[in-house]
Amino acid sequence: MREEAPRTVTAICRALQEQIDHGLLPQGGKLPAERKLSELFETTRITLREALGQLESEGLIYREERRGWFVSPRRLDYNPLGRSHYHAMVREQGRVPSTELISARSMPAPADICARLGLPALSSVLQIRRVRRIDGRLVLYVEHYLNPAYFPGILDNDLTTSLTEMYERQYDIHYGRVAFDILPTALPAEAAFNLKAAAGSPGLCITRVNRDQRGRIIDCDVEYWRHDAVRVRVEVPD
Amino acid sequence: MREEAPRTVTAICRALQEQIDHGLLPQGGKLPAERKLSELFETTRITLREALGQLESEGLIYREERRGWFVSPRRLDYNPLGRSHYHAMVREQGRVPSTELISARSMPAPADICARLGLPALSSVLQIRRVRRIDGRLVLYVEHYLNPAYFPGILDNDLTTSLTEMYERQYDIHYGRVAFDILPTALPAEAAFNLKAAAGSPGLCITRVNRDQRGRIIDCDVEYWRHDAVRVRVEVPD
DNA sequence: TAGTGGTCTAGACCACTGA
DNA sequence: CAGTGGTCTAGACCACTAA
Repeated sequence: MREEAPRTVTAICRALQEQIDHGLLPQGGKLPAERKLSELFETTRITLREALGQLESEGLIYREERRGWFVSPRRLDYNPLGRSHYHAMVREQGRVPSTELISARSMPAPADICARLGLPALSSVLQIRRVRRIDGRLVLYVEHYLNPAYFPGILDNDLTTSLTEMYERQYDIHYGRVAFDILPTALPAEAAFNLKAAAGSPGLCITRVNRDQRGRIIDCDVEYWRHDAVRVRVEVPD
Repeated sequence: MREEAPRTVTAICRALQEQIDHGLLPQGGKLPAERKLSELFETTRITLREALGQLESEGLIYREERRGWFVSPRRLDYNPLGRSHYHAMVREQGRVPSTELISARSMPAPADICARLGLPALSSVLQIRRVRRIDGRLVLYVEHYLNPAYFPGILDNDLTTSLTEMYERQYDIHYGRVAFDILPTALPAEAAFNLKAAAGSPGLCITRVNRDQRGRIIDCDVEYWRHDAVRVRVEVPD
């Protein structure tokens, strides 16, 4: 398709990719400064950034806003139909999870959330916003919307722990049937900001609607993942 | 996060987005030439292309290699667990599907395909490569890998039609359980080339492993979608 | 405070598309 | 063959991060 020449985007990509593949740049490691790299490859920063952008969209590297470029760690396998919660899932894959709370409150339900939860117009919902990390890296920004009828007083809990477990222990509510959407798109401003990602970084939006053991819609999660951090694997249980 | 100023990437994005939202640029329509747009916004092509890149990663516009930028039509809803085949699915959503054959042959199975089909090393598989369109737009490049034991002589058929229907009519094989992976990544060279996309354009790779009514793994599809062309919607049937 | 990433300017040449 | 997109050069200034 295109012949190789030095000092081109393609050549820079190949060189960096080779370094990464051979582990010379460790997972999670920071790349040298853009100016250093552009000197190294005898090119301009514009051209270099073009190459970095390609590698980013391939999911080999990622950037943190104003902090630089890093080698992407391996992806997390995620089955949205699975019963296990975030911390358990991440630990099962030999990684270290963590969660931070951004906000939690009762609010008027946005129209799309109303529809997904099957609530009448102008209903109130509980909104919980959090970010999650894997091995310290910010990978996921989530907005949870709960039907308040089923979870009185839930906002008084420690909301950095698993909601799933809280549902079971305090409300005797278990996850049943799940439906979800997956939308490849750029991270919207809120998500990008909380993930310390550049505005418009590639992301994956996963919207889950969860029912309980009795088939009632109990909550809806709107998840924004960094696109290089996850691989969705769906196996329908027998 | 950032204040507005004219002639900036953000301002250009907003202006174009507004035009698109209000339907002044019709779905599938071509944007003016980059030089024209950069004059219009009183900026450089570099800056303009930065803005176009943002809109591309949001899925609002897309480009065809060396042909220009176009407004993205609405996404196709795709349930990989669904039973209906491509043409039926697209028509159900009021769109016009088409399929083109790229190649069809027997070949030694690549290692990953071997593993997914549960075949011993160095097995042969049937490979069928196709592209698919919606309303004339190239959106999907697929590689099908069939277990040759179940489909003798299938390569002699018209391979621009539905494999699913062929399986049923000629081999009495129906789809049963399905498993699939979803990987957000750039389109690899082969996929990009066949979709007339720029190398490294954002894409969505969906790998499906299909079983028949008796639970045997019959084939595996490796699909590369243009990332703005699809929304995955999964509902587990009761 | 030094260095870095984010952004922008003002051009240029080439290869390919489409008329 | 004209116009377009793809690519590259050689700078510049600013806001922010990290020491």
